[in-house]
Amino acid sequence: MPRPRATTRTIEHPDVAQVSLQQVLEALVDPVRRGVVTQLARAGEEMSCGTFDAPVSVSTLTHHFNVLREAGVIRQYYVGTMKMNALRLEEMESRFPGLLPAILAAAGTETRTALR
Amino acid sequence: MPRPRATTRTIEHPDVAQVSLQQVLEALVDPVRRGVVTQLARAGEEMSCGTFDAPVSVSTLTHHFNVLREAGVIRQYYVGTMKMNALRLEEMESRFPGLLPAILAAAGTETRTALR
DNA sequence: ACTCAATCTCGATAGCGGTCAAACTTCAGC
DNA sequence: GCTGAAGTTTGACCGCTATCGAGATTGAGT
Repeated sequence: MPRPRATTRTIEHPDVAQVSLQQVLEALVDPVRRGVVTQLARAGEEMSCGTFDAPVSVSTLTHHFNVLREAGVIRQYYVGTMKMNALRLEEMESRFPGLLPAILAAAGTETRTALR
Repeated sequence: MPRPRATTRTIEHPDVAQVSLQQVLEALVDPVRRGVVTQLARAGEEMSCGTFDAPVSVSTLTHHFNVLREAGVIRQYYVGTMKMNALRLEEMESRFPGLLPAILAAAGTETRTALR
């Protein structure tokens, strides 16, 4: 019985054309989620869920990742038991030009956000 | 008879250097407040509190104006019994470059926000 | 098969924030 | 001084969301 093992579980991602500004702003207004996005941007590469520095429990982090994904901000896929996270930078840029860069730049000059 | 002076009551305004990204995002995440900012930007001039189109009561609007002012997004001053509102565009631009333009641009292409 | 690591699901809680109506203040004009 | 117009304040309500712990799931390695 050939199981579709080649691809593990698939995760639903919205088309960025369908996400609203409201959704994106709601996603980015939470400091923990903004911390996630900032760390992703700084790393310049994908990160698994467990490698983020955040002052909340893992179950809460799961929730935050869901919100970010449903807002089209990040893309997620499984690699074994790990879940990788990637910024959807270009797509967000085409949908909301300048928005993410502006927030990332501002977050960079912010007084230390409450991470940890 | 001296002309209508704005010095009747003084209103506190924060230095934009002291407002946090968190504050600004919290201010702009509310659709009603974003509607206020959008209308101000489109008008290209100052507007009194009573001239905004918003789906909430006046007391609620007062609250929203307070939030926007404390976030450094708008400047307010009295002219008689009217309270005028002006966008602090340049100041916000120097503090959070590109942020307001990005949000205003995105709001412009949004499906009709619930105004009314 | 067993076990551990990584993540998710569920249920419950707590606090914040948007909302309103009603009463109050402040000013302009008569 | 009145009166009306423009905002504000107060107090209460309510819904939403971030939060957690406990238990379930899924996959890798042995």
